[in-house]
Amino acid sequence: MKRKPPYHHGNLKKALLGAAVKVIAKVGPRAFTLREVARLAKVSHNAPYRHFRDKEELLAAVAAEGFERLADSMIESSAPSSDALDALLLSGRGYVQFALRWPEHFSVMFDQHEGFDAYPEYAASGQRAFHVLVDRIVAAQQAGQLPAGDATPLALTAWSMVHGIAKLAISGLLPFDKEDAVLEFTAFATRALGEGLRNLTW
Amino acid sequence: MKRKPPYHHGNLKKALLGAAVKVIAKVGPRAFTLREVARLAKVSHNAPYRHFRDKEELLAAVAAEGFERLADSMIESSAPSSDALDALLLSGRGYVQFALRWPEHFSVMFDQHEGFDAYPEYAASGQRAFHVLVDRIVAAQQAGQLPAGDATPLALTAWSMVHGIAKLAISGLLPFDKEDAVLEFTAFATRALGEGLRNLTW
DNA sequence: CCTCTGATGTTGACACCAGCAACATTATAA
DNA sequence: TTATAATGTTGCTGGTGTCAACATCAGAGG
Repeated sequence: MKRKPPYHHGNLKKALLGAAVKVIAKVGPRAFTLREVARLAKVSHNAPYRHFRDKEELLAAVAAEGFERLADSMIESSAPSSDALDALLLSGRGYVQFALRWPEHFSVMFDQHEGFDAYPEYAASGQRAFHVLVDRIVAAQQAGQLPAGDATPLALTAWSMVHGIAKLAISGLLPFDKEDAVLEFTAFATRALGEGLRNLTW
Repeated sequence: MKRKPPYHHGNLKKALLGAAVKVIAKVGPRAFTLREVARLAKVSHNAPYRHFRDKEELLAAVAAEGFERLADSMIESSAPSSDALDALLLSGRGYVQFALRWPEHFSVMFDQHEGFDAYPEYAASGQRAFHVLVDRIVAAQQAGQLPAGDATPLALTAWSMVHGIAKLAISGLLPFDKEDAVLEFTAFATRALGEGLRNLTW
C-alpha cells in the first residue's frame, strides 16, 4: 500500500520525485542522472530502485505529475473568463505558459516516445489534461461559438496549435524574448485558429 | 581544409553522419551512442573526435542535414499545386510527412534545446527550411489569399500548427494509426488555420 | 515483551559511455 | 626526401545505470 506512513528515511518516493524535478530543472532532462537525484535526496545511489523500477519509470512519474500541473495551469488561466470561446483560448494560454515556466518538465512529458502505454499513471494524467481542453471546446460548442459535432478533431487541432507554439518557444525558435511576447503571439494564433474552426465547412 | 579529398579511411565525416542517422533510427536519439556510431563505421571509438568536437556537434550535424531533407520534403509536397494557398497547405503536409517518416531524425532536430547558436550550420539549415514556408506565405499574400503585411507572424503560426501536429503524432498522442490519417488530419487543421488567418482582423 | 519477516536502504561490482592524452600512421607540402 | 599536420588507435579516468548481496528497521504474531 502506498498509504503507509513514513519509513526508514521518511517517505522517499515523494522526496525523490521532488529531487528529480529539481535536477531536471537544473541540468535539463538530457543530462538528468539517477545518481544525482539520489545524491540530492541524501540517499545511496541505489535507494531509488526501491521505489522506481528504473530511470525511465522515475521520469514517467515526473511526467505524470507535470500533467497534473499542466491541467491546473490551463484551468487557472481560463477561470476568469465567462465567455466560452474566450475560456478556450485562455486555456491555450495556460498551456503555453506552463511550458515556458517549466520547460524541462514539459520536455520530460513529451519527449519520451516510448513507455506511454507502459505507465498507466502517465496516460491517465495526460488524459485528464486533455479533457480540460475538450471541456472548453464542448462548452464553446454549446454556446454556439463553435460548430456542433464531434469535439475530438477540434480539440486535437487546438492542442496541436498550442503544443507547437510551446515546443518552438521552448527551443528558442520563436523570435520572442519575453514570456509576454510569446503569450501575445499565442493569443494571435489561437484566435486565428478559432476563427477558422468556426467557419470551416467540413 | 574540409575540401580535401579522401584520407586514411575514405572520408569518414560523411560515413559517420550516415552511421549516426542509422543508429538514431535504430535505438532512438536518447540511447544514441558515439561509440556505437564508431563501431558501425568500423572505426575506433575515438576516431569521431577528429571530425566532431563532441557528441553534441555530431548530433547538430545530423540535425542540420535533417533540415535540408525537411525543406526538400516541403518543396516536393507543394510542387504539384498551382494554387498558392494550396501550395502552402501542402508544404505543411510535407512537414508532417517528413516527421512521420524520420521521427528520430526529427527529434534530434528539435529536442536539442541548447547549442542552437553554437552551431551555425544548424541555424542556417533551419533558416532555409523556414524560408520555404515564408515563401509560400508571401506567394499566397500576393495572390490575395492571405492578408498583406508582415509574413512572419503568419509563418510562425503556420509553423507552430504543423510542428505541433508532427510532435504529437510522433509521440503517439494523436489517435491516428496510419500515416494517411495523420495527413488527412493535417489537411483539416491547416485548412482551418488558413481560413482563420485569412479572415482575421488584426 | 520478543521474534521474525518483509520492506527499505547500502555497498560493491560490472559493463558501458564521453572525453582526454599519448602514440601510430599516412598524406601532403617544402 | 623529409618534415609536418591530419587522421586513426590504444589506454585511461571519472561517471552512469543496473544487478546482487548484505544491512537495517518497522510492524505483525506470538
